[in-house]
Amino acid sequence: MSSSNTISHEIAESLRDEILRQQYRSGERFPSERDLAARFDASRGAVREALSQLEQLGLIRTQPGGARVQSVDSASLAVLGPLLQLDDLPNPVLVDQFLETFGVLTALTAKNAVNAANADQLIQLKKLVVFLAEESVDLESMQPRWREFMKILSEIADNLVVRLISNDLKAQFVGQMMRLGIRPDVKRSSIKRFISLLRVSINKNDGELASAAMLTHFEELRTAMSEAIGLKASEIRKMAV
Amino acid sequence: MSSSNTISHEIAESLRDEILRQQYRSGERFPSERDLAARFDASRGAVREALSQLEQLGLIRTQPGGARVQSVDSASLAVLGPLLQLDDLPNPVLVDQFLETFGVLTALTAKNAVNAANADQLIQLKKLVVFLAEESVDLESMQPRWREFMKILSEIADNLVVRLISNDLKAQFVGQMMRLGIRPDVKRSSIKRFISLLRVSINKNDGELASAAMLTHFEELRTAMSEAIGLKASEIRKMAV
DNA sequence: CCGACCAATTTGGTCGGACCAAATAGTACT
DNA sequence: AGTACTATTTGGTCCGACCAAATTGGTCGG
Repeated sequence: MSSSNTISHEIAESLRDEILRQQYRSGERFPSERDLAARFDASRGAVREALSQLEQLGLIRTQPGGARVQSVDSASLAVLGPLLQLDDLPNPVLVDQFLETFGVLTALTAKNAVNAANADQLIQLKKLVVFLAEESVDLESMQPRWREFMKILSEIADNLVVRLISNDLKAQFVGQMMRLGIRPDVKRSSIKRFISLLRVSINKNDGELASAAMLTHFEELRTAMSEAIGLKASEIRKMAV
Repeated sequence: MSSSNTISHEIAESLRDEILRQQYRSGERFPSERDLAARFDASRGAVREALSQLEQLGLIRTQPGGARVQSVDSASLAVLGPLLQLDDLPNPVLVDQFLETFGVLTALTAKNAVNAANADQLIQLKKLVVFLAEESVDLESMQPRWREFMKILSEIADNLVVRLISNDLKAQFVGQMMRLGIRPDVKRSSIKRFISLLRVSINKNDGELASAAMLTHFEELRTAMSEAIGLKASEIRKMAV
């Protein structure tokens, strides 16, 4: 898979997935470093670096005397990516929760950005929305422009907390959906309406409106994504038969 | 400070803070492992484990030939805690952004929980709100009950994404505010109104109302926290004189 | 038979030295 | 001055060893 070229990373990935697959009960003793070294045919140093990463993810807790597995939902946000690409098809529930959460945060960003933007920035945003409108045939072709738009929005809103969260969420997610060929099919009319709402909100300097537009957009995206994953699932089932 | 008892963690903390304090420019070469080992009078292995943690935080990127520092706002969410306790007083802007973001996520949790709760859970929530009402003199004494309430809420809402984010955010934050003796002073009447709104929303099964109540509560919390930090800052200034 | 106390073992944390391959820096050559 | 090549630096890995803390297992006393 996406295994890094270093042994310690490979070990970390392998163990991480095992934990995420619930192959250890929470609180259970984790195999000793020496055992793991033997199992992966690696040095104890490499294993230790791998365990250090797992500890940083909040998946294990190490102590002299033995490491212990921690509950998955007390882990760090960084496990979300791996959690999504654990199976050949991402867990639809998780995807939905992701979109819901990401939508709320994006709406917040939009609200603050539109409210805080100065004259120049408003002009810039208007331009970008025009570009978006021109390409509003489907979500995929909008991607590059959309990314740019969100980048500017996030710079104007200037909320480091949201940005940090988004870093952890965004990167793996969109890429993986693309990779799997999961393309949510949002109605063209919905997209057009969404874009026009964005335009109006920017023109009026109305952050609340921008926020509301984002929320409904993500709402539509959620249902579309749910359908897309369902479709993909049935495809795979057919392939198997 | 809160240095863990292991050397590698101490080194990691030290280097992490240096990076967060912008003592290295983004993209700049990071000192070599051997140099760091000499500087901290530790073995290269210990340094490597520390660097492994920094890499996991997204603060550096290592390659054969040399490690390089990465921009802070492309890092992982887990840097937020350290970022908050970098100085003797947390950055007020960051605290405000934190509260804003956390408020939105909490509102989302409340909405979904109240909407999704079954009969038993509604009863449980009502009970907890009653407890809260009894202790609604100030935020600090509410803390334990409040924590419990939020825990139940989060279990009912059952959104792993939000929970993971909250893990990374919550733990260090509240504790640190307490430790510093920063106590936001929200008007008692506001608290009472908030609690009563919560009660109504639960009785009516009205998630939107619960969400709105949370949002206004966090809004008040933000202004109160801002004042509290300002107060503490002036105290410290006096001490210095 | 059960619980408390103690010793042996396991296990994580650290160290030092060593080797390899990739990346960089330096140098000589054109 | 630009380029190709070489020497050096640097990260990645391995091995063997030691220490201290935690766990384990057995022993002793009730």
